[in-house]
Amino acid sequence: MPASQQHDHNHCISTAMDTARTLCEQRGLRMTPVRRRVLELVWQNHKPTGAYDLLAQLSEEGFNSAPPTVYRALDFLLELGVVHRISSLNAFVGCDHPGHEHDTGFFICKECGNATELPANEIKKLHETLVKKFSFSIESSNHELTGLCQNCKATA
Amino acid sequence: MPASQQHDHNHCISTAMDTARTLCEQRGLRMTPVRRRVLELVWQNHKPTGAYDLLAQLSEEGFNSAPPTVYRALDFLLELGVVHRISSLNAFVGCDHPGHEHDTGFFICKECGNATELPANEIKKLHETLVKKFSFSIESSNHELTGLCQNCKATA
DNA sequence: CGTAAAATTGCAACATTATAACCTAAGGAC
DNA sequence: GTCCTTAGGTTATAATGTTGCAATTTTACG
Repeated sequence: MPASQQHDHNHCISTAMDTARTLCEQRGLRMTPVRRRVLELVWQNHKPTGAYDLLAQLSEEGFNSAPPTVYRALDFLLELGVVHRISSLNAFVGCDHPGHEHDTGFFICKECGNATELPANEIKKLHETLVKKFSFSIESSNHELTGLCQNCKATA
Repeated sequence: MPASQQHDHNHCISTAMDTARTLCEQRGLRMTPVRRRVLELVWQNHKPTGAYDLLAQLSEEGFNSAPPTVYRALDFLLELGVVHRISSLNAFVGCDHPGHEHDTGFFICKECGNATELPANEIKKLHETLVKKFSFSIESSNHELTGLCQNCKATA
């Protein structure tokens, strides 16, 4: 069973959309059609998705389909904290617990491609440990772990 | 004082070159002129350097200067473990303590651009913690922390 | 040696990812 | 409505990385 079927994914998308909408209202920002659709696509794909893949999907649906369209929407969503960028993959994934926008961590399964987010408290602990030992002030951090997820490990 | 002057950098380059040469001998690999020069350049720059910057430097020195030249050399050096890639910067830095080729972590100062490597044992501890909590087998990991280094914090 | 196999490099073209610049349109404040 | 700000459309281009194949160099080995 793929990880994408381990939970009610429609629910997880709609939660994400609600969260995003609320954040926009709180901050006086606009959740426009392109932005909304990009966010939905990121969630629907469930796996880290490249900007040009999103672009192709938008394009099929009749949206304007030039790179800046997608990149601007992604920038907005990143800023809002509802999407993360996985730099080792040049890809984007949804995040449903905004509020720690500047720290991200992922397990990336090299078999199925799913990326699951690390809990913020683990990252926080790491920061604390490092700050104690090194005189460096951390503003943001990104952690990308590659390996096999539970499912794929079991299958192999 | 820039971080690059806080230590005897020539010594640090020559150590790195020695290490790389030794590793090649041990594994029956060849440290060819391009590879050697790319490694030297990565160390001389001291900061994370992009592939095309390296390419330009090589080119000035009369080396062949097509992208594959540099990327192939970098791939070799990455594989050897004497260079790391910082994916959030699309850039490469030298590593003088090979042996943990698959785990990397950096403090990247957003002011001076220097990237200092995290101690391997910190990363190892993080792995152990995470593996205990999540059933994910970690094959490699990369950690990129952004902020201000001690010097730049003091200056600001 | 000399020759065959393997590794490395040269080279041209191309693929992928991301941004710049400039203009038009839409939404909100007054 | 008018003005101002924000968002989106469009074209072009920059930045990063790869593929495929031929030519060369190095190594292995009889």
